[in-house]
Amino acid sequence: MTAPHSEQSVHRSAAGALPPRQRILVAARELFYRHGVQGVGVEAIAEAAGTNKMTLYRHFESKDLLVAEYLRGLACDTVRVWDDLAALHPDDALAQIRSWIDLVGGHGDCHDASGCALVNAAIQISDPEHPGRKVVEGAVRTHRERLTALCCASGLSKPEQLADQLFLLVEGARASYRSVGPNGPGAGLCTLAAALIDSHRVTDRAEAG
Amino acid sequence: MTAPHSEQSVHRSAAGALPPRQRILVAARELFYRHGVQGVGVEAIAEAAGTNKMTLYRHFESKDLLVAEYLRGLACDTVRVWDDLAALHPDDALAQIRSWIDLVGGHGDCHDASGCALVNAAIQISDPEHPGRKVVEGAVRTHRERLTALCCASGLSKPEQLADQLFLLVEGARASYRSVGPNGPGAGLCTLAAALIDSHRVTDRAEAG
DNA sequence: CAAGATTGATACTGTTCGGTAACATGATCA
DNA sequence: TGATCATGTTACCGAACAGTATCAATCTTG
Repeated sequence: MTAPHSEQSVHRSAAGALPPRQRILVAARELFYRHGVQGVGVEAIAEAAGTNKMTLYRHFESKDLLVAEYLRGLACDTVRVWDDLAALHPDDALAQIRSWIDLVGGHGDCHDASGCALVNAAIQISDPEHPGRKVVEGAVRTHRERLTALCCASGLSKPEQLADQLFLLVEGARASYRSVGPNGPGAGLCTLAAALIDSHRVTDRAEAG
Repeated sequence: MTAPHSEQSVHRSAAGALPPRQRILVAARELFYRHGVQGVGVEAIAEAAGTNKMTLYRHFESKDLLVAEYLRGLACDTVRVWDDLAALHPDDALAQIRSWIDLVGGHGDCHDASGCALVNAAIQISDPEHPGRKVVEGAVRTHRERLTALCCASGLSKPEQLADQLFLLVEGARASYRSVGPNGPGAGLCTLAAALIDSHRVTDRAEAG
């Protein structure tokens, strides 16, 4: 296979004095996202973190558990995004939803979109016993529940259905980004989602649900 | 990492006398899909195909090119699915769309869904120069064009928008299947898509496009 | 039957992988 | 100061990886 990766920028960024465990997680986040959890080795992560494999294994007892920790970080970020949006638009569920769509649809390479990386990672983990699997499952469940709650609070019709439609739309856009670039079908996510939301306005003539 | 795979059933299935190249492609399809293109080695594929690595390399000059050929096969299947649906529902674009949705939404593990495997594989290929990348891009483009053409022919409102919405919905459902199982947000894909199609009926009051 | 091509089997190369042992260094803190 | 602990460094292990060489067995085809 071909997997060109050559980076080592984490160890002297920002305040520079981050403890090795944190630097490892930062490097892992970057490399796991770019090359996939299977496509990058622990040695490359340690090097990118400005440390070495031995120190890495002093903080994480295996690569699988490092992956799980990486996913936990992504999941944590996902809920923080929702919290930030809630703080930004208090008592306005619809605005929170719209801001979320704008957020994940805005940047073409979904770099900060932790949800994207979560699902990507899950796809690459074939072993159902992998410790990262339940992390992803929990994160997706939480994410879905929160989105559903917002849809319910927004006063739109068929809120549960709308929530799942939005979920799939966003997840499909992310997959589209990764596989065919920002000009694929996911390019107009914001518009597509807006139209979908609009179709869930009070007029609930659709009986398909 | 943990990647348990142990299968070798291809070499004596069906007529049993398939030439090794075909058996290799069949085995590759199975294993690449289940464990990812990065998660399975050529030796495992050869063994599952009832042959050995040497014969594999006599037919495919590298693993990357085998992956590309695997993806080409998936792309070929994708267009054949559309052709079959066109033959099944001639001159009825809407029926073709609905049948397609039912097809990809029907089986919980999207096993026959080659589109799913295509995008999955693309996610795992970080190298933009990988020969499989352009195969995926071409397949997705063709797929999207065909879906758009059908939406246009179906007489629904905002057909291009509907096509991309359906595309994202399906792709998101596939990602959901893989990451959190058949009970995730993609469970109700058929219902969700039907509601979406319904919202694109003649009443084009949505101005968000 | 004989010549040629295709296949199978085994062994091998060199590299990378996940993971560990051993020792040296640097800080901290009593 | 001296003991302790986290970290860095190097080297190593066994396994798996992509890819190749060699030779025997088979199968086609004249």
